[in-house]
Amino acid sequence: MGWESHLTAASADIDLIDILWRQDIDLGAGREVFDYSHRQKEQDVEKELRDGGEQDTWAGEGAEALARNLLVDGETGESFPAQFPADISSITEAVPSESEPPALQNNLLSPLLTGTESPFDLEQQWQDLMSIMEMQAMEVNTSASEILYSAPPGDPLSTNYSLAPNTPINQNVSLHQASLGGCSQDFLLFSPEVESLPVASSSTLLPLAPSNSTSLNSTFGSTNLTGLFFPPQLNGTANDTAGPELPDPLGGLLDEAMLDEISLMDLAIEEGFNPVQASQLEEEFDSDSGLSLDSSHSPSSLSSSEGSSSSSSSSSSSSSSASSSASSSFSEEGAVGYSSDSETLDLEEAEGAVGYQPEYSKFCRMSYQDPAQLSCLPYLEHVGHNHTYNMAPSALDSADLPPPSALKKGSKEKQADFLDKQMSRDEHRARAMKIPFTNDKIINLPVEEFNELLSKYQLSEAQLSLIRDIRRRGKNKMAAQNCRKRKLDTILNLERDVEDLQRDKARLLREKVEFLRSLRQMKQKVQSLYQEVFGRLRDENGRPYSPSQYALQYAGDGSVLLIPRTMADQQARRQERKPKDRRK
DNA sequence: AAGTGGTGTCATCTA
DNA sequence: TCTAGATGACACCAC
Repeated sequence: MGWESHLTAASADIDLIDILWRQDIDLGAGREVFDYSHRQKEQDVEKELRDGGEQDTWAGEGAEALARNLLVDGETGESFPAQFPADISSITEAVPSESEPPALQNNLLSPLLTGTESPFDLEQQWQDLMSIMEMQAMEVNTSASEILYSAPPGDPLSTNYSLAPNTPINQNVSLHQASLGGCSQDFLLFSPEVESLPVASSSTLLPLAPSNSTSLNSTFGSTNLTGLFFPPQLNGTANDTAGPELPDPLGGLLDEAMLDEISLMDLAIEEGFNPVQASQLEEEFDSDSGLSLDSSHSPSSLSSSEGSSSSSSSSSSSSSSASSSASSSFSEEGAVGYSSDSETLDLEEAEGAVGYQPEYSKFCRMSYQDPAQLSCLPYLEHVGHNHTYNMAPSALDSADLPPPSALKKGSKEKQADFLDKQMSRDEHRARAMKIPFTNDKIINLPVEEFNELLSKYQLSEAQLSLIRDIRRRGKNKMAAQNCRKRKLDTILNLERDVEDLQRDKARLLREKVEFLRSLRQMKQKVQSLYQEVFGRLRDENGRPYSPSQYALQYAGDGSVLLIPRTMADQQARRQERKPKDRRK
């Protein structure tokens, strides 16, 4: 690796500062949006305002959870440990992007700021997000945090951003800008175009050689990036410009990933998505192949058993014992169960009045009117409804309304009366019309056999009409039952799909968080390397270079160049225009 | 008494 | 054209 230094003195960074400052304005982000202390104050106020409000749960528990470094589910109010990168600024200013033009990186953030959400909502989400991340930053990067937030808590100017204290130039720097600020120096470090720069000649770029390795650590802390990004010299000279700090030389690589994460977190906040909850859900699903659908969510308790049995052999087997007797008795009558796919169920067979599969419906009898069978299936106790409300008066015979004297008859007569009551109205009609065969045959015989049966008897027109109606109604009754079962099945499957999708979502979110975490670690390493390299540089007089006047630039061939910041500014501006032109 | 879920039936459409 | 199945809508019943 060839190290060269450039001795040309850098002029003021006003242009660069203006560019960067305009970026924030263009993005529509006010300074206060990213003002840490300002946000904290707003949070406190809003917390009070929301007490007792609609978002009571969210606000109260959210604040509490934040104090415990938790994320809060916006919908359910549940809290979960924040796994996101500790510091958004650390993300955005971290590893530089080798492939992404700086301006493009800036633009990547704009969707967040120009979304459909109101500025207040966006800001609120930012506040929540930043609070979490900044609290984690205190844990993860203690040394950096001490420097970044070393100013008194009440000082909004120095505590806002990753700045050295008492640097007025930094007042206008937002956390958001911390990521955007990486533009020019991203380029400085990694842009291959640097080799084509006129100043990058052998006369101006001097080889960089470690001159004083022992003083390295004393000069730059491994995690103290403040001096790197916000050099004291700059702070001293640029006060009057009131512009932003110099761009983050390492920022930008994570911008896109961070955007994704932010949008994810937005999603989490908006939709109340709880990764932990979902992960627990996943664990439940993983540990238990069966559905964990709450039966209360199902249209009926029966449907829940149907749903679980459809995907779990255990539930099916468990239900088979309870329904074995019933199903046997029903199958005796040829009753069949609705089966949409592989979901033929004992329960449904027990329920048995209908057959969804046509081959099973042949020769089947609608036997659920049998009270003895119904007694085996408490959940079918309503199946035997006798809907006689539309019954034509002519079709109703005396069997429909047994006289009170019937109560005094013998037990056999009582049973007969009871069975009469359990008869469907079509059965009553058939009896009234003296139809010579059972309704089961009328309904379930195939057409050919049915016609054959009709031909065997001399039937009146009224009888034939009734038989046709009975057959039509009977078939339609089964069809309606199948249709309803299918409908329930569809609902259950949709619920299952929702659960699956939520589980996938949770898994993807966890993976993303892990990915971002590793990226953050890489970023910190690159930051340390940058500091180390820059701190070793010495001019011909043996003095260190000023970070405000020089920056390291990473060339495409792997070499690292030391160039003046004015060049870096020009390059940054050039890089900034390119993506915009390209977009046109 | 009103609401809800289950059921049967009709009308209609489709294959 | 007939038949059967599917389904929305309605009414009734039990709870």
